[in-house]
Amino acid sequence: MSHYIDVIIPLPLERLFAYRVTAAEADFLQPGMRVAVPFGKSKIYTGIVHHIHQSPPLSYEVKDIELIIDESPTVTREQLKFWKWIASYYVCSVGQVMRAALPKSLLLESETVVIKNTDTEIDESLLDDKQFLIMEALEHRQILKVDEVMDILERKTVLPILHKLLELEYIILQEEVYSTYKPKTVKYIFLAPQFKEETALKNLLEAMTRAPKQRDAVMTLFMLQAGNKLVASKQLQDRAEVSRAVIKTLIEKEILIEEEHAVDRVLEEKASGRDLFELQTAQQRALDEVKEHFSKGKTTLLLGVTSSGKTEIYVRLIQEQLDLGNQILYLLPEIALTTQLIARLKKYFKHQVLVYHSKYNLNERLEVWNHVIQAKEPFVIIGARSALLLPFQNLKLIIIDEEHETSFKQFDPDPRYHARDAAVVLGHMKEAQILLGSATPSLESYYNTTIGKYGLVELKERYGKVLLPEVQMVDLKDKHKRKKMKGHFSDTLIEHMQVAFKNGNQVILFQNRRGYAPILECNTCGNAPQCPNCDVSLTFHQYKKQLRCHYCGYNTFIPEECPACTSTALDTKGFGTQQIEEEFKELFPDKKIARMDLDSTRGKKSIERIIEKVDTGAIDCLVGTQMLTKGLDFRNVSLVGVLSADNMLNFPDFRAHERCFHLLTQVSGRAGRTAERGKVLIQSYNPEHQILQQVSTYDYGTMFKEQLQERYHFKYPPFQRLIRLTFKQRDYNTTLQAGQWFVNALNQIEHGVEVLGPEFPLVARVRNLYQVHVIVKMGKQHHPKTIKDYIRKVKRSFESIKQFRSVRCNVDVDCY
DNA sequence: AGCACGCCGACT
DNA sequence: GTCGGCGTGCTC
Repeated sequence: MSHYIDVIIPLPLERLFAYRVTAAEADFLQPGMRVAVPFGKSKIYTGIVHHIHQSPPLSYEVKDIELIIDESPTVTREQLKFWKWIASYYVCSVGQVMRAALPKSLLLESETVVIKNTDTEIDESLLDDKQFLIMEALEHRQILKVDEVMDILERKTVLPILHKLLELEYIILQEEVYSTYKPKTVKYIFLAPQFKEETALKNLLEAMTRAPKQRDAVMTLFMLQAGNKLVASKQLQDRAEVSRAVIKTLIEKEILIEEEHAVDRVLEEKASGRDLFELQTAQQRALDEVKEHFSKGKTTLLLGVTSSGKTEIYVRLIQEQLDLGNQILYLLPEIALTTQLIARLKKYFKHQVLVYHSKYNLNERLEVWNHVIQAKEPFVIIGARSALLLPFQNLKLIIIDEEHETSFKQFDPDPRYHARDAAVVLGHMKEAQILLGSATPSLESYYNTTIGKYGLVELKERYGKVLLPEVQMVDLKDKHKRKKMKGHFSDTLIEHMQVAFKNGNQVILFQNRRGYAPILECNTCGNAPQCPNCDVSLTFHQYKKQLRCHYCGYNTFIPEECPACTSTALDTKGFGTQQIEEEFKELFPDKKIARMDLDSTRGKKSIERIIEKVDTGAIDCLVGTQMLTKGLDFRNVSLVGVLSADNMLNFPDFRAHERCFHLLTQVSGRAGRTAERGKVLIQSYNPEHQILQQVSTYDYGTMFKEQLQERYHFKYPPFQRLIRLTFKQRDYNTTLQAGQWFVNALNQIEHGVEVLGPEFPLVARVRNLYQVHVIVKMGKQHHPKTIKDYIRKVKRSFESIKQFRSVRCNVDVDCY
């Protein structure tokens, strides 16, 4: 009886692939374990065992696996189930989900490494030329990657040769991953739990009279730990003036406990001090209501105005689950994952906090993965989107903070999943409590509360009853007419800024980048330099003195004269944060300004640096984009100025108004977070616009009703589901034809859904590829699975058409 | 996706 | 004559 395994390969291929294994291997292997398998002519991939079986494939020759990588499963069975749900819902392959889920270091490809087997005598007469070359190379260098072997032999087909050497036991395969895995750690020291109590500690100290050094150590630790501070072993050694040996003895005696943890230095410094706040009555009430909904098994939306203390409520819920020994997932949009927030949570939960997001290095990600799957102790994982794909064992609480944020939706590579929506599904699979939090919930989530699908809990007052800032509109039409503008600043804004500065307060200026990047334009012929690869004007970057394309990164120097008519009358149109910065410097030459946008905050540390400068008062004014709206908690900001709200309103997108409301409300929340009431000034040509009115009166309810009506009227979510297909190719006509073919093919099937397009998006060409969109709209009467299966089917036939071979087709379910 | 195999143009 | 372009079919 032969044994086989079906394996998930991390590629966009629908099928599983079968490999032969020995009886012993079949016995050892479990679903979720990694195996290295040969794939195609010369590649080795990491695959995940899907299942083990005994039915030999009939129509093809089966290969043997190359190597079993794991001792125990890397992926849980529940994860496999969740992966399949994602693949099915978001129309992609399980392999693509695998690729997104596994940290890179668990996904070796031709990274596989061969080393010389020193246990075997080598008989050179048995080797052919090529084999000899390899063995010779291994004499000089300890290890060789499969890729490097290819280089040495100057050929691609290298595995059969390696195979023979393996059979002869001249070489062995080894995993490079494990040899390079070195996490950065610090040892923390804790008092064993039984001595936490005062009398127990007293008794202990009395019993230690004959070991004065140990006694000193324990007492010093007790003092250092006051206020739940983390104490490093080294720190205790220094402070108590004892040797490492003393501490070791105490650990052996089980009086102290030592734990090793990966550290982030920035965090560690800040993670000292504050204890839990007492919940205020409004918060306590909200917490009770949340629990009430949870007890009925309901996903719950917590609508809490900015700085109403939502985090405090999360903290209580997290603590409760930690005490029960469970795992917690706290999802945040990437930009909200600031050290400020992480430090705050580390204060409460210390080493029980694990952070998982893309800016953390590979080793740390791997470490978090292993912690989570081992589940030896309870943890709270704080992370962005991808943290959802960790191998949770006993996940019992999922918090999705800032749930309205559109960045929860993965955009470019498959799987294009929405972390909030997928989290709700995962939560149900795990029977976990699910809490969505926002000051301005998405229409979708709020709608779910109105139909009774979600529970709703509101927190209407700010912590300490601080008043919400006063929002005032500034009519730009009027200001222009009466010549009250200095650049992009109205006199009203300038006056308020002067007052703020006089009172020693700080100011935040907000300029939405979208569609507002400054461009270079010729005053004579109107020509604006275009990107050679994309259908967009190049944006003007003052400080680097260059023109850049935001879509492909193309850049060039600013021309002296117009490339079209050679006129030298070149001017900049539109304004970005850089222009604001320049104008500010002229208006307030003695004040310090800092800029916070994608350009100025490339590095991981640069955001922290800016935040710190604002915190310490080294900066008077912060100007920036989107980034400003999230998770920044500045105590001394009394004024927020929005330079122009119009571009947000006019954006051609069914969510534009909703997004505008979110953005302005969130940015307003940055003002006056402590005692004094803050002020928000919004400059606009349409100050009467209903959305701006709703922002100024904090009227979420009316905004919701009006927007929902529009969504209903124009058949958009939450009433209809949208799937967007994107076709990309170098040729304009082929791309359009591809879209048209797909629309026709979809329409041939009797399904009753609306198929729109093909249509060119605003920017029709990006990186030299034309793109067209096709939108599929389906109502509640349609079974989404059936429609998606149609799409999959049509896509398969599409991909086998010669003419469209080079056309790439993306499917984006619940597109944004 | 990645890669080898295969059939047509500009070059040492 | 060959090198190399990318069209096409396949991966257990």
